[in-house]
Amino acid sequence: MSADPLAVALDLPLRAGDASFTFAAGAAAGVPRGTGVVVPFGARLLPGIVLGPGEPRPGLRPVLARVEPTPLVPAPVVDLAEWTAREYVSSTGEALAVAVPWDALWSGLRLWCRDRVADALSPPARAIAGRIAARPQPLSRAARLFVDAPEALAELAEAGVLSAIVGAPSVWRAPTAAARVEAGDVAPGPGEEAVRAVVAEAMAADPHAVLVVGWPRTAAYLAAARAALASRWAVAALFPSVDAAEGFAAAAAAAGLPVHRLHAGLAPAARLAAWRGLAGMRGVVVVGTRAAVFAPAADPLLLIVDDEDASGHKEERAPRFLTAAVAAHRARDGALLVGATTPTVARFAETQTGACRLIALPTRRPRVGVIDLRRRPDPAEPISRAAREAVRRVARAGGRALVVADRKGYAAALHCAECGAVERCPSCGVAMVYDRASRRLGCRLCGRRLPAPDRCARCGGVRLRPLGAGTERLAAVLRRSAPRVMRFDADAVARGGDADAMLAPFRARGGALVATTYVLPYLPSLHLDLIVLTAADRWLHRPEYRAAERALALLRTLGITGGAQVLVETADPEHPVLRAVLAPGLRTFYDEELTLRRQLGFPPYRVLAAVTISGRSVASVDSVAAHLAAARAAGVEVLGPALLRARAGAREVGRALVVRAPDRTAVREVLWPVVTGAAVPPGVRVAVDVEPIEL
DNA sequence: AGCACGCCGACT
DNA sequence: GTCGGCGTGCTC
Repeated sequence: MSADPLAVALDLPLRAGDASFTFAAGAAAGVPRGTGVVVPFGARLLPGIVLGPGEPRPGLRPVLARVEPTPLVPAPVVDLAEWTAREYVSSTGEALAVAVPWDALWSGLRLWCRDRVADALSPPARAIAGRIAARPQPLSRAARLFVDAPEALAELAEAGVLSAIVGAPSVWRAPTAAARVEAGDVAPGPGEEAVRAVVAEAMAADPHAVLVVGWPRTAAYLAAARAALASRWAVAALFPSVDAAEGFAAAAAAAGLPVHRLHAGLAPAARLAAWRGLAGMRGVVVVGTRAAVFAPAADPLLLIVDDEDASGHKEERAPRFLTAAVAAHRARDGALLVGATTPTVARFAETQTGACRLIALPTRRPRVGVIDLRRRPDPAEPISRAAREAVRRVARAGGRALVVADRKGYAAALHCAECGAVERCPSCGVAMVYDRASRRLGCRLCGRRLPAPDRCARCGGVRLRPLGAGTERLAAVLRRSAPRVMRFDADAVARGGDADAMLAPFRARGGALVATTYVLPYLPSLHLDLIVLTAADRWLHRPEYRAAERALALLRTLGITGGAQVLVETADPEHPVLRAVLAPGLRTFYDEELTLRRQLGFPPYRVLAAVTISGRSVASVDSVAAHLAAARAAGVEVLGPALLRARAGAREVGRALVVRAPDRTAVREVLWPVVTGAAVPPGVRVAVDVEPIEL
């Protein structure tokens, strides 16, 4: 009877077997890769995407219906999603669910019976077909029709009399975020011709990657896009946030480029319409967020990734890809342009090996001064006297001073001055954050809130002191000496609504703005006279292998996009990051950092993957962890397992492991058999994060 | 969306 | 010690 079986991608996690599911061809015999289908799955009917031939196996259920039009997803998009699933150890369906507007694609999906029902069908099959012919049925309703007649499903599938239509309306909704274009950011600089020349070379010959270092970068991106458009290439410009994407989209539209927005801020129907409209297009500029790296425009593309290190470029669900890594793969036959105020150490290394061309934009030098906390007279204060004085002078003179705290709220924790204990969450065991306005403690993990105690939970002591300084405590201290002190962090914006409106009085009248790093995207618009980075040691000494490059990036962003003198409070004035930000060039810092990375076995010399194993049964979780810990492959180490702190009352236990390997292929070779093999018993989940952004 | 299975509480 | 409810996991 039927044609060869088909591999179908469903949006379900990777598990025993394979990255996709296999069905008898049924109604989908001979359809091309990328065709949408409806398949029976348990008692449900699910939409999926045909990948190609599958492995024959007894007992396969048949594809019930094809979705029109065919193919629904262009084959190159399926190729890229399949590659991403393999590299980041997810199912192909999970990757496609991120790569295309998955929910919108299927919204309004209905089973439909177009042809006259064949006389050869059995009475139950004919009855069901008749119901569907009379009125197209959504999948949930159609599934119920087959509950009492399972054999009718196979019959209708083989007969191929059912099809499915996607009924989503193609409605455009204008983006709500008002795009902000910085004055002076768009004007073509003297480097425009140089940028175009280098990008044109990268489009024509290896290496296909270009690193643009400096700020502002908008004009360079526009020049690069023009170089691509001149060859009728498409461009995908990828930004870490909707606001950043909207800002560039406005600038590119104002410059007369054919802009197509494809970002996470669009309503689902609008995003679907935009996605459909891009299929096979050349000579367009797609402006979007991370999933737009899968835009269905025709290859070759110039892929522009702005600020590749920003957390917005890391997908949060499986596959947890990095935008720049997928872009680099897609740019094998195209070109990749990465732009950064401060490049990552890994990207800079590529310019030294010849894997990447380098363009240095004319950029102002950050002005940084150090306040040595070792000899301060007032160690108990959350901000040094010198910094306080500087802020006061600027604010009194009607200028604008920014004070950057390392956290929002009042203080990191309540600390007992007698026994040294810190108040902890009774459920999670982590230190609770102290919010003075409400006199409550909050847990970062579970969100639990408790009234602040009067006595230490451990020793009963009454001298509980705030530890560290958040925006709230800093603002309280500064109000004693400086006029017009305001707070700006995620909490304040959540309460106050529009961030720009909240900043308006500071822009207009000056004063002191106490903020977290949440303020960074707004720096160019603030026209600052002074910036203070309090407690800089927290940034310099974070327990993370990239602490140094992150701290350098923060200092440079403050100095360059903030445009004002930066005062850094530190007890470690000789730290290499402080030397680097004061040095005329960055090369020394990167060379030293690369030497360390090589010695210690960190990226870019090795690839890391974080694996979390969780479940209710301690024995099964431990057995999977032990199985993974024992996995061996050339050049691969498995570190751990470490116990994850369990929440009190939670039934789940967790184990964390880190895989260190020469490349992503080696990571996959170790992890894929573990995740998909028989070693994972029911009830145990394995979550994989290849190239985690923090470790 | 429905069905199997396992854990825990109630009860012959 | 057994029965059965309910919560959790599975479905090519």
